[in-house]
Amino acid sequence: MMLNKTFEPAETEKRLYALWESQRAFSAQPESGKKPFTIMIPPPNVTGTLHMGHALTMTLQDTLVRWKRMLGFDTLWQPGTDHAGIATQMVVERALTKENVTRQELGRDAFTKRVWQWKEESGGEITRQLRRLGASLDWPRERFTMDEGLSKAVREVFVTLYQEGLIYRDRRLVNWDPVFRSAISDLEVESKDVSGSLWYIRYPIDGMDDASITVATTRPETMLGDVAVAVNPDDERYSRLIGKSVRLPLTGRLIPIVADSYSDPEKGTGAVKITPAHDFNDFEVGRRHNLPMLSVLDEEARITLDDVQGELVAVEGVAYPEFVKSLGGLSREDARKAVVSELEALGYLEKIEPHRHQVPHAERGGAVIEPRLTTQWYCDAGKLAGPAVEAVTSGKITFVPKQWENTFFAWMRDIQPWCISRQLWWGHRIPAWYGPDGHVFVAHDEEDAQQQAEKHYGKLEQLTQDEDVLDTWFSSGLWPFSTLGWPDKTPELDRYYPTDVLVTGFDIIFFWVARMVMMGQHFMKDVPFRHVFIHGLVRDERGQKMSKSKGNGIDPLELIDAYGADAMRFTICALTGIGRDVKLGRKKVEDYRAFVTKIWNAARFCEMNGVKAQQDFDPTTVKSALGRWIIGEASVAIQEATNALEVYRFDDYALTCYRFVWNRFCDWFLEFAKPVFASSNTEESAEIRGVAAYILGVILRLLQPVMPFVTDDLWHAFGYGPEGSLINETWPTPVNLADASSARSECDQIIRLISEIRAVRSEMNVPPSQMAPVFLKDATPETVARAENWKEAIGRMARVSHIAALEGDVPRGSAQVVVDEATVIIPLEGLIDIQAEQDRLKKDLAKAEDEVSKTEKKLSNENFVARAKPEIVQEMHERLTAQQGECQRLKAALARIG
RNA sequence: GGGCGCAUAGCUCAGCGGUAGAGCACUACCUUGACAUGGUAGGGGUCACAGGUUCAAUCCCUGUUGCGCCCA
Repeated sequence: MMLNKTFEPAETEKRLYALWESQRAFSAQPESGKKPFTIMIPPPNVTGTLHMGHALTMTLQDTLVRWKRMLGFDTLWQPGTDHAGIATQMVVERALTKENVTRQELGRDAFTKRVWQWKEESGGEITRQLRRLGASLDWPRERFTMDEGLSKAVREVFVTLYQEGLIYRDRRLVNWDPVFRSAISDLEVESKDVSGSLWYIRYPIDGMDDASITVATTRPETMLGDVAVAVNPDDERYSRLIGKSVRLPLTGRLIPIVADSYSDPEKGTGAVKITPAHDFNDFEVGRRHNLPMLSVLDEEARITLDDVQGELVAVEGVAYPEFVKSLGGLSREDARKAVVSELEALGYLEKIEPHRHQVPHAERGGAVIEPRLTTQWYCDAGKLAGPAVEAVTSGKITFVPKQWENTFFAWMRDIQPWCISRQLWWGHRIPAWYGPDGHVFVAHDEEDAQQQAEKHYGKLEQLTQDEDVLDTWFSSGLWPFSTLGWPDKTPELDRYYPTDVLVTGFDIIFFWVARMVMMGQHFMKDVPFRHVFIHGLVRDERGQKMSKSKGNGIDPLELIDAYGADAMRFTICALTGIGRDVKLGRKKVEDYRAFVTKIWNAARFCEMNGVKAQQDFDPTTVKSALGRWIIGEASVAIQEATNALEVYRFDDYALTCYRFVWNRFCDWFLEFAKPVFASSNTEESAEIRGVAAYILGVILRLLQPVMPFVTDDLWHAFGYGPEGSLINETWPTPVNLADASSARSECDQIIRLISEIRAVRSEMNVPPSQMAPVFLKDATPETVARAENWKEAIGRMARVSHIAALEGDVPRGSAQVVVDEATVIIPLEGLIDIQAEQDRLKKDLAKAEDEVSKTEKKLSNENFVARAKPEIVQEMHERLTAQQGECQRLKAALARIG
């Protein structure tokens, strides 16, 4: 068999992935008796398609899993997707719109069926795309948050928390999305700086002719729901007004002036209108002062007058009920215009100032969020937070990098009640049923609820189930144990929980990581994972966040098509430093593809030279310096790569492999091996073939976790094992060679020698085609012997025609260079410019003298000699000796030339 | 306003209390029989600034500036 001239990723990837999957190479082996290693995939949104962020996180996870598998662990990488309540409902609603049907017309059951149908047909896209990455997920165990098993877990958790008093209904302000007409999470709201206006409105004081108090507001339309004016108790301007009432323009209601420190004397006029049903701060003020809460905006953020209609009072010049009634049904924006112009007409608008302020927007959809007073289900996150914080403070969970623990704590310690209900149809329907009188029965199923109701009422009553569904994160929070079969006691749950590491981005610490820790601690009485590895975000080459609107996103599938999955995966690892974002561009992947090509070509070279897998090869028996040297270098690389992966240094892992393969194996070992392969010394060449095969095997195993395709392809081609088998090979271990240092010293010297000769020739502009002899002056017999041994490699790599100890005088017109104790003489009379060579030597000498004086200065400092660590002082002495030697030799060389 | 992070070669980033590194880019040379997706050599840095600790600071501490992110 001959390897193709180039590696063909597309074909190899498809074939190998199918083979792995059919062999169940990714499957956990609960019966194996091996130690388990588990990662839960952060379940992607079922409507999602693969983007660079997925590619990053999944590549890192796959690299860890593949590495641990090679280390002999029983690995479980649990796949699945989440049902993404809002996103999925939107997708299907959009499809319905095209058919001119609304979900309301369709009805809940039919709509839900329709969503399931969509999920079956289109919901698997991202899982297919993950396969393109090479992700070794245990597909037969794939789960979906709406699966029967996971839904059962959700009901179990809801019922239990309800019974424990940790889930309850409450009427308070929520962030309301008037487009989706649902409550949304605080975390899904982002404040945006918006330029608006500050309207100054005069509210007349009741019983004080012509007296008024001016409030400044950004939302004049909500004044219909004002219930008070607040001033700071320390604000002397207003102290005489506290306890009085104002006549609210437009509606004519009398509302009190209250003292509350929320009101900031520095802001606006120092007097603020209080609308508890439409502002979070006002809500708190309202509670403190026991004020009524009047809603004036409905679920679509249109004016509703239900709460205020009964209290409209006609007051000449101040309030006209007809006007207020005309506002009913208007949008926020239209109502604002109408209110402002009416106030102006009535003379209550004092002034308008341009004003920048923060306006809450929905992260998804972008609607302006309306704080709205509704009854929702809440989870008492405060109670669950205690054990979650403890899990981290006690060290049962460790974040990498550690600083993210502070972010986790900051949020956990100031946690708000978690609103878990959503006014959607797609999701886990809340397992609560209501009797005719509104009494609530929370139960695992309707039958159970009926039984409770019968007991409660003493007779059968008609029950209706709560219309709402649960926040998607409620079910995601159970992911680490619900996927393993909980609430049933399964062997998997026993074996794989707690999982080992969670890999994700910082943006999801609150949403998901925090919830999993809370739920895990509460229901499993143990942490869901031991490590949380937080990686950065993917950005484009310029450091901009990738986004659809900017159009700067890169499609990972396109990169895979163009450069192969191995190249993309390797690029991601090489760029993933700790706590840094990953700036990724097409060019980077293209550059690292060259590394894949390099490996391929090195393998081809080996193949051409008869390198084949040798099962019984024992690296400790290798005799040649070259063989022992590269085995030693490989051992260092293995150790470094292992250390790097242990601490999630994917960049160090990738670059260690890169440097070993390219700068050691290819640049030197294979070059040195060329004359050996060509020589007639069959014993030595046989050994080097064995070493090459062994090192290639180490390389393929080292790189399998990050570039699984090309490595397996070569593994098979060289006869190390059948196709698709590398994934289950063992991770390489360093070899202890009895006398590795002599081989290292020899090879390092030859490398130095070749490098110096090359540098001089290049600097002297000697064309490579011009071979030249080399003589060693003042060299030890050992150095001369080494040069003799390596003369073919030296000749080939440094364009040297002949190398030997110098006999007699230095020939005229020679270039000279100092290597260790020897001076290398390259006779190049006529080829080099004597003046240039002199200048070059002078430059080298100046540099060397500079070094000497630096070291001398240091050693002449009494404080240094007395206080520095002895080994450092010793090292300086040795350095000085070497530097002085080099100076002398350079001076001698200069003298000869002059 | 509170918190966090970053600042090292033209770019992207490693690094470390004891002689400043890599990749890319750049320059010159080389189509030598694995690889031009290659090889060889080279230029390029007051390690943001100011103090302090230390025999010694790019590294540790404090402050300043600039940039980014999170929370309010």
